[in-house]
Amino acid sequence: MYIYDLTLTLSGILSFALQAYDRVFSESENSLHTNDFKNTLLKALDRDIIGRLRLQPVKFELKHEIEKPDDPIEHLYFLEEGMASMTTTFKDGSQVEVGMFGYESAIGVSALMGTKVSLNRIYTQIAGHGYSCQVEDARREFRLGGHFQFLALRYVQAQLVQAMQSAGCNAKHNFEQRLARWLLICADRAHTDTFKISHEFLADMLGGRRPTISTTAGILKRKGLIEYSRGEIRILDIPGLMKVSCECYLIIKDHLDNYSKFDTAITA
Amino acid sequence: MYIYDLTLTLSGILSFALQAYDRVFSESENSLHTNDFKNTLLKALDRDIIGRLRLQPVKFELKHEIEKPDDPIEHLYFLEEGMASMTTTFKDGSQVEVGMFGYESAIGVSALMGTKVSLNRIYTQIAGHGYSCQVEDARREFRLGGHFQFLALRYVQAQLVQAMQSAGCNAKHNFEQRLARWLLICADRAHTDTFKISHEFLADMLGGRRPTISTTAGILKRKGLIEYSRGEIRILDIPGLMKVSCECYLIIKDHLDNYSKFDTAITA
DNA sequence: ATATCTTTGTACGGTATCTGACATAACTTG
DNA sequence: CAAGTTATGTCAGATACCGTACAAAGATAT
Repeated sequence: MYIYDLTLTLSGILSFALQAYDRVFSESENSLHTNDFKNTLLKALDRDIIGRLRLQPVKFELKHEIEKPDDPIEHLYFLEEGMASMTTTFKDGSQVEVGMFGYESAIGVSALMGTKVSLNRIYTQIAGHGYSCQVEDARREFRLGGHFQFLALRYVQAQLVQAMQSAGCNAKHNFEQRLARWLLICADRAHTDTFKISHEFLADMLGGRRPTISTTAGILKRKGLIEYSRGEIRILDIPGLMKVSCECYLIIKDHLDNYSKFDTAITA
Repeated sequence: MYIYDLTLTLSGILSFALQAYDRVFSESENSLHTNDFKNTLLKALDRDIIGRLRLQPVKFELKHEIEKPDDPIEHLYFLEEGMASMTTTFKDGSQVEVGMFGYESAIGVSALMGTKVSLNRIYTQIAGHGYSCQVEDARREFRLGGHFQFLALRYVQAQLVQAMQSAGCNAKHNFEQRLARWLLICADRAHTDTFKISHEFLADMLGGRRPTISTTAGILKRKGLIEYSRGEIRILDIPGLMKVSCECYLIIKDHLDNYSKFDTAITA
């Protein structure tokens, strides 16, 4: 409890500082690399590029399927709020999550990598909204080789790290560690500590069975790290969850948080 | 035994056909997109690009470390023969394989994605040789936005598929399936049915324990699919292994085999 | 040949997770 | 408020794999 209060205080200070920071920049209207987007990638782009992408606002409802395997990719999506999962589906119908998308996301970048069709299923886990962009507009901008290309490539790289770390994690870490990791990444991506998701779905994401997740979630609940009821989960103690989670959380978080920063040589 | 003889015969016919194919093309010396490389990516490049990359032949000895986490990437490597593994290493010292590199590989492409330092350990599992290229030369060529960029991006995409499929596979499939998958991909990447690797190392790759691998390998041996002794494994029955393996093998193989093909909309 | 090292075989108690089933609790609908 | 639906709790037997230990067999060095 003490630790949690400390976190609140710290984040309070931080958000105050950030608001001040935003005010300074919104006053210098001509400043490059500054706009009102919440999406990491869009936020980092300057006005003319944003203009050329011809963005359209989009709403994402719960369980909306953004990409379907083998379907042609026609749009890129940049989430501002909400969270989406990418899963691989096996022949027996079971699925496992291989990537998460939040406010840092550019969904559909593989279309810029020379692939025409979607490789995996992507669908909304937490309803939200964002922007879409025609894949041709994105391709045209990408080919210019400028900042948009830079960011798209860095983001693909971050996705690769996420997938690789998940591969190792799924092989070595138990469900308590992985559930904690999932909850933390989800909270980060969606900027929220409460979200609607059932044990059934969590089991799919982690590649386990529902009763296993129920007992594992029960352990976290008894430890006072989370609370939940009928599909609604609330995170109570982030530092506590981090202690339970495996190291994979911070590695993935680091890359998803920082891929857009120009001068960072990202080190795990 | 019967199946194995059939396989030998088929591969005999195939290699004869391929030799004939090579002869035809080496006669038309000026043809674009044709050269004597065995490496998929280099093979697909035309003469002027190859020239600009200023390739240097390299030998890779067993267990040679090609990339080390956090070390700056200074060269790209294109394997012609041999096989290398990329692993993620956890704090407790254990490691799990997250990618394999063979004759299709371009090791170090993440340097073209905006990352300066290596993310994971990469080291030779099967000794071989190939070509190296200064990362600056590769970056310069990449920025031209031509065929080299196209292929590098497609290859990164193939790596992403490999990592994502491994993530799902490690979560859902058992050791017999995954061992069979590993052996098949290894045989494909290294173009060989015999390779030196101990159970100890296989355990690391698959994220299991050595005794587990020993018993699992014993099962495959008793089924007549492989034979082995003191670190040398030979694959006897590819179709048989494919039956034992999970679907992940073909999905990964498809992408690694075909990423370089211009007009293929790769479908898993 | 002997000693040493590496690799593999195997055994055994312990644990995590599976599988399937059933019960209960909390919402939703009529 | 009764009935139906969805989400969760729980249990018990089965299985896969762990962790550890030790033995045997094949290589290598002396």
